[in-house]
Amino acid sequence: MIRLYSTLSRSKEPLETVQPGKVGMYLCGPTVYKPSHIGHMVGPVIFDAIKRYLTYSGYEVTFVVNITDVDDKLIAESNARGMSMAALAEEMTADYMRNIKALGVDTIDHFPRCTDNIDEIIAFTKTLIAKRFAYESDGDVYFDVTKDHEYGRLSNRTTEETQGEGGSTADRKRNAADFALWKTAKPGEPSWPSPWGAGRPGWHIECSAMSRRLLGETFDIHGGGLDLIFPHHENEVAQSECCHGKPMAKYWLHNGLLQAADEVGKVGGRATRSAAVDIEAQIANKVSKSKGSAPFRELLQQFSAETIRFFLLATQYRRPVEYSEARLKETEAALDNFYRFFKRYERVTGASIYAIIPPLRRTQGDFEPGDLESDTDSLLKDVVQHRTRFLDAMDDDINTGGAMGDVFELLRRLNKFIDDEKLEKPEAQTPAKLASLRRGATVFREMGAVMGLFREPPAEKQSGGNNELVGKLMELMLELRADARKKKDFATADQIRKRLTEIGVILEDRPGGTEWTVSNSPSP
RNA sequence: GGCCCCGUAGCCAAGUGGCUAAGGCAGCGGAUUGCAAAUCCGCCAUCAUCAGUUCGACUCUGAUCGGGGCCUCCA
Repeated sequence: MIRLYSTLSRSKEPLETVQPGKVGMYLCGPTVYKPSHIGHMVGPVIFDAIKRYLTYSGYEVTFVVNITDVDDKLIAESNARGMSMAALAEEMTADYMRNIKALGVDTIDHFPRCTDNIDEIIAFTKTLIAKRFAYESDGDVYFDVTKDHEYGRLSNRTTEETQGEGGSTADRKRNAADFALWKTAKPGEPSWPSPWGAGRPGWHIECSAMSRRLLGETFDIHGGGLDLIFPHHENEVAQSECCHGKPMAKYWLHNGLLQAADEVGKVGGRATRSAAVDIEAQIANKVSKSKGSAPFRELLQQFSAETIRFFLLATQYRRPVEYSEARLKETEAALDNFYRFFKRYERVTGASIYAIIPPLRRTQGDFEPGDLESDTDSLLKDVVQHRTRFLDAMDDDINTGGAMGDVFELLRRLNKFIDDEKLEKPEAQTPAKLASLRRGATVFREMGAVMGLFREPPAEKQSGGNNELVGKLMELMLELRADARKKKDFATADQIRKRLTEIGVILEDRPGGTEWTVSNSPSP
């Protein structure tokens, strides 16, 4: 039984879908006016994992992420760069697509663009006017919040509380809290013809219009960062529910935002409240970059996409994620435990762990009572327990952070099995033991697949000269060292190892010979 | 000022009204190794403070202190 925490009810609710066996999921996507930073990746990674888990659990999921490609910021940025808004949007959309793809986010079915849905938006707006929830004013169209008696229930605030100054268009509004569905075009701005004159959509209406087109009037899951609860999602609810007279989404999921360690404020947010920010560093953009607002593609040069994905999934999604490079380095160290195990698995079985095809559905991965009968070493019993706990955590509001603990525990259990059974020594191997190991590794692959991790082997570590010549030289070094060890000349053997360690090459003596790897950071 | 969230070991981070409070990073012992590395085993938390409810609270309630988000474009 999957339970999800909905912001609307402020509680965890059992997942009961609109249509049996199907889930419609909408995530508010980016406004494509500048390159995405790591903060923009939180939602896509989490909801990608949610879709994977729902699919794994047997649901047919339609996952929609919108692209906001018309907006004040796009207009301002395109003017500043002397390019058309469409060209800017295309460039930044491509950047976004590259970034989420790198992170393994490939479960999104539709990326509707606002500018491709102007007709739908105009039709939606016309309906709201006809139903008297909206009014035209001087070429603008506003939603009248006083007509919606439920306005404010998502963000838990009253209309009075939301009364601001009304902004620069206050004189055209009936109430300060009214928000624009359609904005009349200023000279030179991109615009589309409409019954109210040339203009463009307001920020909120696109999501109501596009989610309806692709997912229907009521769909299952609406997601986004919790900073969107007000006003964006509140206004979506108002538009859609007043238009249709029925709930817009059954579950409103909001992910916590990326926070910069040792800094005030979310990544990429305003930094005006930082207590003691070094002005020069800020000018040099170092502060904001170290906070994570550097373009995501730059971060990818420093850390692998898998490291970043693992890092983002290591915390329960509703909590803020504390970001810093130190955290990512820590994640790297944690991930290395897995990569070392993968090599070990390959040494033992002769086959890559990546060759194991994990079960695509939960029911396929379930153990049969007979599976455990032949279990003479209690390995599979423990494996089943870790799997069950992992799935329990995922069932409980997609608790990837808690589930991660079970992945580590399974890793340790499999290592222990290899130790206990001495499987690194070929003579100790039996078909039954290798089968047990493989079965355990299959569960590991299953967990990875659910979270979208370990889908392909990590790129070989950069050595700065990891080529054929280096390989041959290393072969020579290891041969000399092996000879020395054979003659019990450990001084020479240790000197070779010590010097190699100093230049960042780690040696590991194993039953089958000595292996060498390039370390992350050469010791000084 | 209004609304909301959080405060668990050196750091990060799950979790529960009552068996030994996951896991990771770092650290310290031990097994293993010629010595290492890797791996395994073990150690490392009176769950911010105070009061209350309860047979019993880290878990519920209230207060206090501390941190954060939203209220304006935001993932």
